[in-house]
Amino acid sequence: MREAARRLIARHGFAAVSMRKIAAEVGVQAGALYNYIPDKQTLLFEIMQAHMEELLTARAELDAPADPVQALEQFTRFHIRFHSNRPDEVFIAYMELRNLTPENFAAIEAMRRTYEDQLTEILVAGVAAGHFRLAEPRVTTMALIAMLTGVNTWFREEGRLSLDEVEGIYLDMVRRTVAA
Amino acid sequence: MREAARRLIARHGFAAVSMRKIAAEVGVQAGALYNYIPDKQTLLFEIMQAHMEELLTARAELDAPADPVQALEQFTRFHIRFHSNRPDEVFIAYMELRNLTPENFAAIEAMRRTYEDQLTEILVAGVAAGHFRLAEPRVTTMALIAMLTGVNTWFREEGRLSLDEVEGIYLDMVRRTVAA
DNA sequence: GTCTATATTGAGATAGAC
DNA sequence: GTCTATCTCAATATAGAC
Repeated sequence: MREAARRLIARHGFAAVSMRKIAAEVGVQAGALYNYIPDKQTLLFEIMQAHMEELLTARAELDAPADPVQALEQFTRFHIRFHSNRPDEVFIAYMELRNLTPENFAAIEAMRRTYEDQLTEILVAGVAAGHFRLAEPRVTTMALIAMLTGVNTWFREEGRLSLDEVEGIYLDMVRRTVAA
Repeated sequence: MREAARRLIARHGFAAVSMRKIAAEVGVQAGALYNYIPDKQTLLFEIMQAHMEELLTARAELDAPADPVQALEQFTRFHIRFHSNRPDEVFIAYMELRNLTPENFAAIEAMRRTYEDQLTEILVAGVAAGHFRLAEPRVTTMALIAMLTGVNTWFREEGRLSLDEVEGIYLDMVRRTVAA
């Protein structure tokens, strides 16, 4: 059910997807969905929450990098790979924030902030160690994440470039952006 | 009316905004809106179309830059300034593409592609002149535009940094990304 | 050109049979 | 645990009075 909802919401938007359509996709009647969720809002929140938790968990499972330079490479490759593998979830996580209740919004935002802070810490450590040069770690964090997430807007599995090649190209741009 | 629709759609999403709410914002009844547009879809399309036309017109009115290096600076500053001045329109133009009919979608996409091509041309010319070094002009175009548009997700007029300062920081990152 | 009124459709959610 | 049936509300769009 959550899988069906994810696909439909990513394609049409949360407000445009009715419980009836989700039920039809699953192969049941609308009433049956309410055995699993109390309301539509909860469904959206759970999709976003699961996505953000997967993101933070997957990051936590990576090997500890030797230095900030390796940490930056690891972050870059991880971000591109994780997000390009989940276009629907990423789309929803960015587009449907406004459809969350204030409490649910705050919870998702806190997780996103936690993730962003990991890149900021890498940048600050790299500057301290003399590997990187940048004036505003927070601005650079937002700029790099926007750049990397942007891969999702154009990358296609069947395209000319493989994801490995794309990772390499973006890694080069990231390194230049912060190089000492 | 279009102004009211823009504000509401940016905040709640196209599907979540009813003609009644737009009418209430304007101060009339819902039926009266249909003297100005044939249907809701046309309203969305006209908002997006007007935005893209303004974008292309504003670009066309800029002075011709002396070389690719200046062209890149001009593009960067223009992009940040134009988009940060119109957060609602930018949000709608990126988020509501899926709510356009196929014909309307194609029209908006063509205009967006025209704009992107302008940056690609600057990059290619800069490479040819030996100012820039980059492997994939099209990938770099998408990466830079994503990075620059990302300013809208965090920049606030009341914040610590002025828009001028932000422009300078992003210009530095853009230059590094393509530097020979 | 805007109003009221309405036709028609579909939304979220619930009740109760099975 | 899923169904049918339904409550209540609100949606887009139109008709016709003024």
